[in-house]
Amino acid sequence: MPSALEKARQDPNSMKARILAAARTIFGQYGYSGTTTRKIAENVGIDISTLYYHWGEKQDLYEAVLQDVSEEIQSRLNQVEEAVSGQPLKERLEVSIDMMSDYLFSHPEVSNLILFGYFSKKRHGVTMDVKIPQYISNIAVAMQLAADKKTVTIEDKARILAVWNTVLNFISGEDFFRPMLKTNHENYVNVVKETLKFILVPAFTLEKSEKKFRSL
Amino acid sequence: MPSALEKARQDPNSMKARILAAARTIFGQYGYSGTTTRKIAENVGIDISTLYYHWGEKQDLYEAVLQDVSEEIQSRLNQVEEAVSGQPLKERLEVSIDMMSDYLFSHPEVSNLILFGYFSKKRHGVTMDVKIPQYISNIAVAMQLAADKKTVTIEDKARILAVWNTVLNFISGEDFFRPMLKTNHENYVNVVKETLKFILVPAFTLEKSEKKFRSL
DNA sequence: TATTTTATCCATCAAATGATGGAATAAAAT
DNA sequence: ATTTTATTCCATCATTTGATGGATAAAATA
Repeated sequence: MPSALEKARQDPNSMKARILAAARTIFGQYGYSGTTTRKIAENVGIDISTLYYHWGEKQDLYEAVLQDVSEEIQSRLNQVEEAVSGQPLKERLEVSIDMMSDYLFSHPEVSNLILFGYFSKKRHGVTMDVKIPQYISNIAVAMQLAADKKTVTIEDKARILAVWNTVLNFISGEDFFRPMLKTNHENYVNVVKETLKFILVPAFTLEKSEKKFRSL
Repeated sequence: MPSALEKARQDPNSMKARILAAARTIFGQYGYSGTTTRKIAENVGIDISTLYYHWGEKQDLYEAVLQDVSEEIQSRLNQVEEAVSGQPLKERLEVSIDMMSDYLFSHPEVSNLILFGYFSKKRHGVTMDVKIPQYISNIAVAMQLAADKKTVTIEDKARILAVWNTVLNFISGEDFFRPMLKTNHENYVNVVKETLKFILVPAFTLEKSEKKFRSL
């Protein structure tokens, strides 16, 4: 039997799917506490009870959103992995940064939802908690920082996390950072990409020759 | 005349100060929407109306918290600047990372409050909006990426932001990341510091010789 | 001592919010 | 044509939440 999420995806015009899409946007904009079911319903143009009819309580809808986003990220990472497969390290890093930046910039609510999850004491659904660690190991392997998932070290994971988080922050914080950089959206996107490359490429491509960092 | 914030700081045991401290913790934990004035009052052990007597409406209390945090950060950055003054670039980076990490790890609500500000569409108080850009320029100058505040380029700012955000994320996301790194708090702190150094030191110390990144 | 000021709590309000029952309607199945 | 099923909305509840008025007591002041 298809899950509620699968049904919603089958027909993007279905009420279930429209509510999910609105929920994703609103939750991503205001966080869990800052979002009211009325706001979502209003965004769709329906009565609040219709929302409850399709998705049940707020918490369930939120978890559906997280799962939806989670699967989308996985799908995108798979695309990235395929695109950079077989290329040299530097190209892998650069292409990955470009592809993930483009995706996240065009879906800013995704970054928000992930970041919201970082400091919500109450774990709203375990979806992200389970998936993100898997992504991290996958990326480490794809970047050839480790031979396979089993041999990814804690340092490797931390470095991937650092990269991943930096991207998310630049996306979620655009409204905050852009005024201080005094630039427009298009150029902001470029600055973000170049900054990521500036910081990451030297670190990862010089890893072998840099011995001064003690292993922990 | 001393502001409410100054009065609170004069006597840390005053009711004003105790409320502010509790508010800082709770706002930092649950965000603005997720925090109720009752929760703060309960944390202090007082009636909600006593809270309103001292600080007025929720929004005002929140802004007082932001200003408190903002001034504390400025003070810390000044200490860092003094500590690294005159040292070579690599040492400046490393000492700065260590000092700011130590401070933020011992005040995790600070990272949370800053990050919350990034994606709050409603700007809760303009404090952070004004201060953070100044910090960034100050850091750039202190790191000798620019001669003075006027000549800090957009790329310089973006790079400082990337560093700054990475630190914040590792602090705020500890509950989230630590399980996936399968380590304890003490080691997590070390991993974070080493990761930051691993990524940042090569990027900034190799800047002159790396010509392959086009300027924007 | 008498009076004013400061600080605290209890009771309570009005609005917002999560959630539901049931009527009305439309669509589908029989 | 009739029955059943699936949707949608209106009205409404119970709680939560931001906020205030007023009583009370303690402290400061005169």
